[in-house]
Amino acid sequence: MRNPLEDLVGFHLVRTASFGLRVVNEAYGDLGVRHPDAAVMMVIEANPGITQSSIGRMLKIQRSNMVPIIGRLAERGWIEREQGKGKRIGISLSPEGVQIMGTLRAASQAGEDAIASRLGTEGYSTLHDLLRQIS
Amino acid sequence: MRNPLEDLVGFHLVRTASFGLRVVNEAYGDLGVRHPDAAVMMVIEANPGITQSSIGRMLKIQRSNMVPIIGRLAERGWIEREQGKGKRIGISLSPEGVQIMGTLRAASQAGEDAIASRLGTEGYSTLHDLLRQIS
DNA sequence: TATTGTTATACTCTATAACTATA
DNA sequence: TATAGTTATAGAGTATAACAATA
Repeated sequence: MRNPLEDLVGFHLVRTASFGLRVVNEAYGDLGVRHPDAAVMMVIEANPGITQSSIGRMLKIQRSNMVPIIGRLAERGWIEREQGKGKRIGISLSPEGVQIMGTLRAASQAGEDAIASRLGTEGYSTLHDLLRQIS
Repeated sequence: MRNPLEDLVGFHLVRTASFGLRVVNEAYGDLGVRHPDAAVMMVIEANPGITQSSIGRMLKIQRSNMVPIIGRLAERGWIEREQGKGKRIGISLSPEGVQIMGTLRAASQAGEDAIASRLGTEGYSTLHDLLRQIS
């Protein structure tokens, strides 16, 4: 009973990515948020006043697919929107959004820890370097 | 304009996995097949007479989600099914299926090459080793 | 009782086309 | 004309529950 895909880096990449996502998404618990929303929150935190199109470009999320994400975050009261030039809307974290970031960061860190605990700090760092050379 | 997710291995894992999948899926061209079907074909090739439940366990595809995949492969005439014990059905490649494997392997190799060309053979091998330690 | 194949269904994420508004 | 936000829609992939058939 042989799995010939074990020889392919691509196979392990998909497996490992999905493993990491599972850890992260479970770490959100009953917060009812998932990784794309959390990723958007982190980008907003680091870039107050950013537009949703810019966030999408950064995370490779289509402009149209940003709409429901931003909608959910606004509905939760985690972000604030301020009209800019043209149709531009500058997005920033609300005070509630700032509050929740600790939890979101902890969840993403749980994913990192799950990987680091299997590789050690050196292997983790090497993996980071290699992956950054690809995409 | 900073992307704080660049610091996370998990982020790069998802990016890189999706990059590899894109290369592979584009390499299928107009064959009208995609990576889960191709992965199933490779497992069948390596394990003639395997059941679809076993394939699912190997690739972490739910039993129920194997049904349409096997259905498509049978419809194309790439696999043959032989009744076994109980509800077991042994699956093997048909002559047409054997023929197509060259194309499928070339596509998956294109994904590997895309990664290897960015890392060199040593980096590629290191990445393989690291990922195998995780999942 | 455990396993296999199956149906139905829902959810998440992604992809495309087309529209409006404004610089 | 280019960009931003939006709507609608389709597709791929995944997840769960329930059922029938057979060892």
